[in-house]
Amino acid sequence: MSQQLILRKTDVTAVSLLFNALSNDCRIGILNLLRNSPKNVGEISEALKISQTTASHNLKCLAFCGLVTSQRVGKTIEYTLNRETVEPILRIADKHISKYAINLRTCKTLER
Amino acid sequence: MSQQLILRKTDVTAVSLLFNALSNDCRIGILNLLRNSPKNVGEISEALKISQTTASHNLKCLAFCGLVTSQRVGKTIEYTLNRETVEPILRIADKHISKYAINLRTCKTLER
DNA sequence: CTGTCATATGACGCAGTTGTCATATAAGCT
DNA sequence: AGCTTATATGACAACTGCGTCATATGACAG
Repeated sequence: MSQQLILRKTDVTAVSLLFNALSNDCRIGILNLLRNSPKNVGEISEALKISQTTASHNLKCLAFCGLVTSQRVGKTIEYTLNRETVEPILRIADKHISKYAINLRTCKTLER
Repeated sequence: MSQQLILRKTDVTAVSLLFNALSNDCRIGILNLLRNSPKNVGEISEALKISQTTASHNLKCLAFCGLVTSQRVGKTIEYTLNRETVEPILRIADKHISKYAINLRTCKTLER
């Protein structure tokens, strides 16, 4: 039997919200960075050359969506990737882009 | 060896653009609808109760990102889902939401 | 080759998102 | 306690994305 999974209307919204969290350079950059190892806000903002505030805002968004988790470590707060979701989703995205949408690599906005 | 796949800077942008295409109720609705079978613009706009123009705009976006393909069938144009990418990505999203981000089901905007 | 049906395009205004600034909280140190 | 370091919060302006409107294209029938 071909397993059919159709989203309900509420889920459509939830799914689009989740992808909304992933639809930003800065946030993808953070997730990508955290693939190596957990990092605190200072390390993240330094590595990605973004302000502390920007990092914090976006981390809150990612945490709200369950894509990262946080825990205090002494003076700092460490953010850890939710690998279970992020790893496969980034892999699929990467594969898709190189196979079907190389044009995304050379444009800045979505043509519509 | 743990296979390490870190995105380059250009890819970060491409990935976020791809997810941008997925970060909209209407477009997720279309993709979800097309899981059943290919459909033309009229059928899509009717099924989702959206205007023909809105459907067309969003389909163009989805096609640009390689998430759907189109082909003329007589007078109409039929849109087909790129199952290879969309199916797994929607499954992961659905699983993630029910496991880690049920709050997304009850909110309209991303808290940050 | 003209009319009609199906879809696409482009401009536009509103609404949502983003980064920045100024400021607040919170933990550790002395 | 007060100071310092680390992070979070909230307001705001700029930018972007979205649906809608009016219009254009394109294919088929007669």
